[in-house]
Amino acid sequence: MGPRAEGPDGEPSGLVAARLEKLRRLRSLGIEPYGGRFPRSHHAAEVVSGFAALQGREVAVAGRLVGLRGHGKATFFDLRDQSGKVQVYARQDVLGADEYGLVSLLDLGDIVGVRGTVFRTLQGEVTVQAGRVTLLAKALRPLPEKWHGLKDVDLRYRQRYLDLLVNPEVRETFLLRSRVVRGIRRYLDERGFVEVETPTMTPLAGGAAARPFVTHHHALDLELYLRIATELYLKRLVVGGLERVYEVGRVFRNEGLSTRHNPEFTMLEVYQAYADYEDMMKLTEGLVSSLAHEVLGTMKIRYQGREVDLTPPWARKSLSQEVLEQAGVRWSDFPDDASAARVAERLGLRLDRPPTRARVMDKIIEEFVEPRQVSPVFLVDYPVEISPLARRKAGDPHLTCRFEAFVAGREIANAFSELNDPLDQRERLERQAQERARGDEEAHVLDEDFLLALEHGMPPTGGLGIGVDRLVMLLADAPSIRDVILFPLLKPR
RNA sequence: GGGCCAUUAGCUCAAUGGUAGAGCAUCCGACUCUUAAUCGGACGGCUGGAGGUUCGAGUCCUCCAUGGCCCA
Repeated sequence: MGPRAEGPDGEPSGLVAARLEKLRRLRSLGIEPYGGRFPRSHHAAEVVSGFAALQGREVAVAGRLVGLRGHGKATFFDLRDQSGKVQVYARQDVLGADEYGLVSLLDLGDIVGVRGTVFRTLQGEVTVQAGRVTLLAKALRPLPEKWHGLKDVDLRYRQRYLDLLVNPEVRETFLLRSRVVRGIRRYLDERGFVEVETPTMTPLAGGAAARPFVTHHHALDLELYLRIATELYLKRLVVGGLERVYEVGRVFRNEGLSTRHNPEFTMLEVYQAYADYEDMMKLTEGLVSSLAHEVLGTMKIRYQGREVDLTPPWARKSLSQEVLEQAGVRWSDFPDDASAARVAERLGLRLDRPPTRARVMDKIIEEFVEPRQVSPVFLVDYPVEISPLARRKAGDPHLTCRFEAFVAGREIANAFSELNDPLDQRERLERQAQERARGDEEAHVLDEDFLLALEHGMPPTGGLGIGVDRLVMLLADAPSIRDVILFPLLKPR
C-alpha cells in the first residue's frame, strides 16, 4: 500500500499532501529523500559536552529535526539523536543556493545528517555550522505538538514511537528499564548463576496459580499453554545439576488489565542449590538495593511521594503476626472453608469466587497486609495451603519456609525453600488438582513430568521470583505498569 | 463485570442550549545569531459513532466504541 494523503481515521489530506508535494519537489531537484548510510563522528550530546576540544573542528551528526527557525537566507534547526540535541546553523552563502534549497524544504520530523564545523553562537549555544546537509528520511506525517507533547494516553500506547520522540521522560524510563535488566544479569552472573531459557509454550502451565492462554500446534495437533511461570522447568535444571540458574523471561497470565497487571510481563526467577529462603532474602535485598544504587545512585528512593530506604538489611516479620495486627485474625480462627467464609464476611472481604480457606488467606494478605508495608520488609512463613511448592517449616507443618518482600505497599518478590520431597509434592499437587476439579481454574496443575524429575532427587534449593515490571515501576517512580511496558496490551481499534 | 470521568482542527486545549475558537503545526510572504524565533496573511471541523428531546444540541437524554480512575 502506497502513501496516502488520507489516513484510515479521516486524517485530513492537507498536512500529508503538503509533504508529499515537497517529496516530489525534492526528487525533481535530484535529491533522494531516503538516504543510506551516514557515518556519524559524534552524537549530539558529545558535540555539546566536548565543545572545548571540538571548537572549529569538523563533525558529522545526524538525527531527527525537532526545531526549525528560518531567517530567510539562514536557518537554525535542532537535531535530536538518542544522546540529546544539538543546534545546526545553515547559511545560504556557505551552502550555496542548491543545497540551501534543500534546507528550505525540510520539515519537523525529517531525519537529517549534517557535516560541519563546531562553533558557539553569540547567544552561547554550541552549534554545528552546516557545510553539507543530507536528507536521510523525509517524514510524511507531522510530529505531535512540540511544547505540550503527546498527552492522549491511548495514542501514547498505540503509537509509542511518538511518545518516545516527544516525551523525554518516557525514553528515560525505558532506558532505566534496560539498565535494570542489565544490572540483574550482571549481579547474578558475578555470583556464578547461569542464565537459561526454558519453554514458553508448554503442554501444562504450572508453577503458579493463574489461568493460562491456550494455543494450538498444528503439526502435532496439540493444545499448548503459554507459561505462567518458569519455576517447574528451572527446578528440573537444578535436578540436572545446574546448581545456580536464573531466567529473565516473559510469562503470560490470562487475567484482567489494571495499573498493576498486563497479561504478559517479565519475571525473574532464580534457583540456588544447597541454599534456602534465608539466602534468598539476602539475595533479594542485595540485588534490589544495588540495582537502585546502580541506576539511581542512591538506595533512598521516592515512590509516588513516599520515601523508601532500600538499604539492607530489610526488616523481617512473621506473616501470621502481621495478619493478626492488621486484620485481627489468626489462621487458626478458620481451619476450614466454612469458617473461612465467616471470617471473610466479618472482615467485609468481597471475593468473586466461593471463599475457600486459601482464597481468604490470599485476600487478607492483599487487602490488610500488603498496602501497609511501605518500608522494605520480608513477611515470612506462609501457610502451606497457599504455598504448594514450598518446603514445610520444621516444627510447624502448617507453615512453609516462604517469604514475600514488600516495598511501598507492593509485593516485589516471592521466594521459598523449595519443596524437594517428591511424595509431599505429589500430595500437595493432588490437593490442588481437587480444587481444580471443583472448578478453581487458577489452582496449580499436577505435572507428572515435574514429579518424575523430583523423584530423581533435587538438592535442597532456595528459589526466588521477582516481577521485573513492578521493580522497574518502583525504581522509575511509575504509577502504572503501562508506563514500563513499551507496548502494553490494548483493545484493537 | 459495576460506578464515575473523558473524547472538539494533525497536537494541546477553550466555547450559559443560540454564528465552533486559540496556541503550536501546515501553506504563502518578509527576514543571515535564532532557540516555544519574530512579523503579515491564509487554510484547517459531520464536535468519537448511532438514535432521541428541542424552533435550535459541542452542550440535555439513551445506546455503542475507546481510554482513564475507582470498585469487583
